[in-house]
Amino acid sequence: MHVVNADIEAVFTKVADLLDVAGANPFRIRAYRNAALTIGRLSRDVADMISRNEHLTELPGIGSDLAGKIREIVETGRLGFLDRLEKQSHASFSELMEIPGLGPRKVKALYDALDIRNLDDLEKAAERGDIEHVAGFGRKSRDNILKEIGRRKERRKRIPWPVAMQLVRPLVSYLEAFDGVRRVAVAGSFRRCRETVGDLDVVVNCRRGPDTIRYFTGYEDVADVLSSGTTRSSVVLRSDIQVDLRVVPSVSWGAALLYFTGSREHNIAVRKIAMDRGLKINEYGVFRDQKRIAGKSESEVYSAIDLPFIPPEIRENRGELEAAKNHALPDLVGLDDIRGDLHMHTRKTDGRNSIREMAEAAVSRGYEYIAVTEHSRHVAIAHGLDAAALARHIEEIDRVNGAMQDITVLKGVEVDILEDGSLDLPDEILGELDVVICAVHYQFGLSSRKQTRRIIRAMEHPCTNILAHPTGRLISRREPCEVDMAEIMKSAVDCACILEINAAPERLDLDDRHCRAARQAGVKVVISSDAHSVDGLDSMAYGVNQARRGWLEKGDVANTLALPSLFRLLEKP
DNA sequence: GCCGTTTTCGGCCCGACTGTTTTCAGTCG
Repeated sequence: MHVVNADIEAVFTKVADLLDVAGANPFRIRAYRNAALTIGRLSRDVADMISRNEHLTELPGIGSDLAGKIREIVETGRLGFLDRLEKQSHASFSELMEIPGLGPRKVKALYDALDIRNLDDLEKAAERGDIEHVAGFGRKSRDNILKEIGRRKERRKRIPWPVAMQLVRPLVSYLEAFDGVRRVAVAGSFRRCRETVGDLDVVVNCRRGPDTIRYFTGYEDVADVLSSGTTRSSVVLRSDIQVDLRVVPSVSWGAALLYFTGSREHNIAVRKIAMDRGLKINEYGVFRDQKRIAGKSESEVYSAIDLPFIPPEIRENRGELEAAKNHALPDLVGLDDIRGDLHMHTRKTDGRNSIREMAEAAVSRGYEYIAVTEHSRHVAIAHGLDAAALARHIEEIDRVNGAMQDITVLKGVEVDILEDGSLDLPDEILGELDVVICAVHYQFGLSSRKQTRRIIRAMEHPCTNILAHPTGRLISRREPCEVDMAEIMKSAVDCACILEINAAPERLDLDDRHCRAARQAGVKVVISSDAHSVDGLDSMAYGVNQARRGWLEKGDVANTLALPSLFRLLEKP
């Protein structure tokens, strides 16, 4: 069984939730939540670290006890401590606490009063009208609960791309290790780098197809084999994700890869172009009558209908075929183009590492500059800085700059946008900074009119350079707030404000469509990790994925610039 | 349960908002 980081994260979250409902020591609970976060955001594979005898206790928030528990999860796939906790209540409180408005106390109240142990129990009780009679609940709580349960049912279960990546890595190396396997590729929405992935489509080219299929269904992570023939097989992994495997011959490799990468809309449009030319395209190749004329590579297939290779990220039939025909495909930005990271936190507020450690980690990633951008005081939970504390922090950055040759640390802040659109720090201190990022962290529910006006007012502030995570959404947790994005983009152009693609895996905000709209509106974009630790810097890759899906080129992205050009861009007109 | 030290245990994340109340507990970021 291959345990991935997301598994460990899920176990620790469940433990924390159960302890929380049981009213355990809040700091103990926090220790589990911190550990879940640390592991979940780690760019390295923990199981891998263990097999290399690396010390887990060197990870922040992991002591000897949790290190032991992690080892147990990796070795057995379970945690005895969690099993015992679950046995005591026979309940899965974690899914209940995912409902907005339900925290540990309310879940406990529902459990005590109505014996509610899971979402099913909750839905039935809400429909019966029992909920509103429990102390602390009312009509509004019941309505919210029912609405949220309804929303959840409609949403098909998809996993975030970074979690899919954790499953893909070991699966691909498992397949590649089999004798006779020549090539393995994961196609589908994973290859198109969509922010969430529904299932995995794996294409394999090999000798001994039937043996390879048997080998595939014998993968240690397979929970259920749905079908298994000589050229294709479908399984469900322990993590509840379906994997479809296809064995294809070398002459069809490109055609199969194209077909299984999709999107469906892109494929339909491609086949239509072929039909107009008297050709037929399917997963086996490009055919004129019965004769295969192409199919070995994707480029060969596109070339057969006189098109250049189209990058997977933009295969959505949103104009890419027309662009290809007119030789106007974008030259998409890549991770190698990124020269710095303009949004991160340190120990000073809610980050894990020092300025120096972040700077050194950035050097090892080949960056020329970073900006340290702590929260302002309104974000109390993160120890947001007031003007005096920020002034001291600026001095600290100066000291680090004095001591390091290979990188420049810009002085920045992530200042809160207050409800009226004013900023959470005085102008004097903002004026001393290289980068001012403004961001909404509360009052997400304002009307579109008010929210839009609030954000635009902040962008118009003479010190503001960047608007962080513009819609405030958290993928599958919080809907984007209501704003008029077209207005915001227009205003961004007018006041030379840069819009952020926040690359944190739970945000990815702006999304792909907004990126595209930004490019069309002439808005500059910055891709930022919003790292809270040195490992968090690696989220940059997810932001680059998103930018590529949004057709962005190097020239659209501010942090592909060398430092002198970046400084010019940050100067307000 | 972690961390950092004072090496053995005390400190660790706080203020605003919501829905329920009728003065506040619980949730959220």
